[in-house]
Amino acid sequence: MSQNKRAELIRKALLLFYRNGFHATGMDLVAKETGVSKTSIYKHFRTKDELILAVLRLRDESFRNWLFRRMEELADTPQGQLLAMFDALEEWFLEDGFQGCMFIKASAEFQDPNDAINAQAYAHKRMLVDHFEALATQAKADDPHALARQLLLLKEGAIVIAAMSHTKDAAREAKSVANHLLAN
Amino acid sequence: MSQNKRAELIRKALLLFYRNGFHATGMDLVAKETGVSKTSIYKHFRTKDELILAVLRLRDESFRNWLFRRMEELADTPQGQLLAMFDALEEWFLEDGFQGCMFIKASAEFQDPNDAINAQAYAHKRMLVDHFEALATQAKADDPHALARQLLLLKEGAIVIAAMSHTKDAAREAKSVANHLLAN
DNA sequence: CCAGAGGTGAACAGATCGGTAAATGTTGAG
DNA sequence: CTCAACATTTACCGATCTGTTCACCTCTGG
Repeated sequence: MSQNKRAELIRKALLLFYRNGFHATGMDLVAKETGVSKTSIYKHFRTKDELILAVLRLRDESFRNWLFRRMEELADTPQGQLLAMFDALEEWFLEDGFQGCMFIKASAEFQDPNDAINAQAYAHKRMLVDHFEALATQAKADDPHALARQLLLLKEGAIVIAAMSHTKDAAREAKSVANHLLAN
Repeated sequence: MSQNKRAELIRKALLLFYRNGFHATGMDLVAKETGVSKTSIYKHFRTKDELILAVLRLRDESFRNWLFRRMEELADTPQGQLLAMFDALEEWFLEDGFQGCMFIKASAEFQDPNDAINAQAYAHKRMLVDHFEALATQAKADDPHALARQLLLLKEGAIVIAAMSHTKDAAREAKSVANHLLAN
């Protein structure tokens, strides 16, 4: 299987898992929707869990790339970027097919802390907060670590409520709280 | 089946769904762990989804009762109660078997907005925010509605991060943000 | 032309899924 | 004691689950 085909397989599997959930999406459906036979899939991924891990790696990379780039496009100071994150989130909430955070859902469906999927989901959040902390440091925040963690809480809360309420309002609400935090 | 037995069935099913997830918990396991035969279960709940709805009703009632009572015990002003919510959350995060919010997980596993389970999960959040808004009004907040929504974001973010990180830190971090909001 | 690599569909394990049928307790009221 | 109403056990249904096997197809390099 070429690198392209493999990437395409992971990309399409991502959409299926994102839309239907992990347990609720069978490998027969993955094979059918990707156009790759189950035999081939299992030649490249020993188990369903390994495919899910590959999907999460793709999601981690593409989501972080998208979010960080969008933050840079929307503002040119570190402080402005942290605030602009919530504008970027609002754009995401408005997208067709927005269904919440894939990593929160992965963590919810694979709760065992020893599970590689659970660990990888939290690793994504740690990478986000690390970036926030770097920006907070550049912005000369009093306590960059604490500020980054607080912004993470706001971001996750906004995503969860946006997904559950099927509205985008949470982005603005979270942004107004972030405004308080960054004003100091 | 007596009311006691029925309540006990729902209570034990709740633990199973909470610990293992909804899709990942089969009705055979529910029957085995509750000691109630599958035949009997299906005499009282037409489908698995109906059992899940009953479980969510129990969870909604008992969680709200617990949270609101704890908030009252920890503070005697409306403003203090809203802040004390995060101390109550920290207690919850420290409990053995804490696995995040059951309603977030229900919403993640049943994403269809037309699904009764999805609707009921969000209804729980609306009831919480209504209570927050009532307290915010009593506390004479400038914009009780907005404040209640912001506190909800903080609460949900804290729960998600506490569950994913397997630590309790998020409660204090959220509380310090809430402190900013309530100081105004 | 041929060997080998890699792909395919289809059938197949063996387990489990949600849900049901029928026969066998068990129990309490008259 | 008797009978009706209930609960239970046991087996079963068809569908689906993850994962494998197998016979076949197709392409490529030598």
